[in-house]
Amino acid sequence: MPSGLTLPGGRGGEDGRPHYLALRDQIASAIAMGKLAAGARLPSERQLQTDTGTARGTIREALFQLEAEGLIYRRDRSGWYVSPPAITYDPTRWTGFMSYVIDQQRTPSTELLSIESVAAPMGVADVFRVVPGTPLHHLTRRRSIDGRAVLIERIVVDPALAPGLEQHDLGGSLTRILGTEYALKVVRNRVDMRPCALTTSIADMLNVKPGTPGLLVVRTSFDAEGRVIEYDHEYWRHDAIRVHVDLDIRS
Amino acid sequence: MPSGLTLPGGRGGEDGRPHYLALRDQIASAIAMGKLAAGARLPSERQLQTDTGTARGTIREALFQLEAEGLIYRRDRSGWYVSPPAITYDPTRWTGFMSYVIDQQRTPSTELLSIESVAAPMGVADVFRVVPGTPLHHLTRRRSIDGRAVLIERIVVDPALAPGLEQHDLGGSLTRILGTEYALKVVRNRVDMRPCALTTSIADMLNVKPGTPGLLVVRTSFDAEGRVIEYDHEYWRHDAIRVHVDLDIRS
DNA sequence: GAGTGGTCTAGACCACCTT
DNA sequence: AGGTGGTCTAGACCACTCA
Repeated sequence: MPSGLTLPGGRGGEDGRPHYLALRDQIASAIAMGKLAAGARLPSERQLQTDTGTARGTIREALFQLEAEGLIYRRDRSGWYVSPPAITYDPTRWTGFMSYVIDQQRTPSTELLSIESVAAPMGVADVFRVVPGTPLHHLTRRRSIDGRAVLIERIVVDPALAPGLEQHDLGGSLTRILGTEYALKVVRNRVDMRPCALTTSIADMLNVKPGTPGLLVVRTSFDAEGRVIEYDHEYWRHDAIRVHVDLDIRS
Repeated sequence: MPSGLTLPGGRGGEDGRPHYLALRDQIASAIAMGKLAAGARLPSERQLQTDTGTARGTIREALFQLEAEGLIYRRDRSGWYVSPPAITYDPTRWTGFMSYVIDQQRTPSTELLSIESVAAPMGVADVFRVVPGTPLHHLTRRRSIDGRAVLIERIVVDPALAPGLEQHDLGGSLTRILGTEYALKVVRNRVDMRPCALTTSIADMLNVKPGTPGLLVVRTSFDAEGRVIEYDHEYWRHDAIRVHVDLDIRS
């Protein structure tokens, strides 16, 4: 719905509302009303340009806004798509990614991108209480929901606790392997979360533009002796996750 | 540091790295090295434009990127500033905003923006287990750290549990008032968190641009009888908060 | 009133995805 | 090969903040 003529420069429609917000609202309500289903592709930017009679930059502003809200996402140089629903993550439950995604009627998958032995830098050495330089397992994995990559995780494991870890199938639940193969039982979990932007190396692996908003989840798991079992950085697409915690003092 | 000539259009410096990312890196490292202290103001966009010899749109792209990362923020039509450190929020601890901000050597403040009695819409009525239309207290408050507004909260309280609530000083800890004045003791907390964009009404109260990335925290507190004491939506600036949870199965 | 960011236009070339 | 988004330019007017 073109707004007709608008003065160059200036500030938008007859109502004083910026054009890009008006377009945002149109698309948002199209999504809300189901005219654009989850996973559906939006018209191209140039198409929207001619449809609405506004400049491409303005169109893109509306699109960025919707992306920040988590309503749409882009596939690099392919197009803009409606975001699927987010998955709910509960850091107080010990079940891993694979289980809780299945519990929510979605299809998880995990790819091992790399595993290497890395000399512990200072900060990480502190976490594991080893001397800096001690070799540690570093795994990088990509996890997807319904075929869409949603997070990159970088896990550090002490090979003293899990020798020969690389010989197992690491394309599934690591927690399970550590439990069944190495008898490592997690009794304490420390979790940190904060909004972040996905920097180039992560963004490339997720096939998103660098700077896309994300959520960083840092997880440290301990066993009964207070040893660190897993030290894990998860970089999530911000529109793919929702955190839920339910705590009862009495229990 | 101007990169010299660049072809119009195209894709940036001799290294193939986009200009806006190069500028981002410059500013980011200036912040990291302390050349720009927390709270400091950046040069104006037009100043950066002449300094770097790039178009204003490109400058702004770098700025948006840094904003998404939480490194800088803007004050509407005033300028861009270096973000202060984020506050750590632990949903498993029962202490309120005022206490945990003070614990982190910062200065909190709270303003009551409005309090009104609102007929419960369906969703909210469900939460409180009352019939839709029952009048409930709605408070809107703005909370700041070191004088910078960081969150808007909308709290719903059942007046049946807290009659005459509006006669108390609501510019401080609500949890304390409910505890000491109404003997309401929270034994269970349910917390949901998700990245969001701050929509117009919230953005105006925080004095940020609509669409600024944020974090929504929804908190539901119950007493021993399972009654809902507080139902609270907190809209945070995304660069102001960091969530931390530490859970021990054994305790 | 000078300066700031906010919105907008109308072009351009490029790298990459898709077919 | 054609279309898509990604990057970039060089202007403009506006609403607002600040001194």
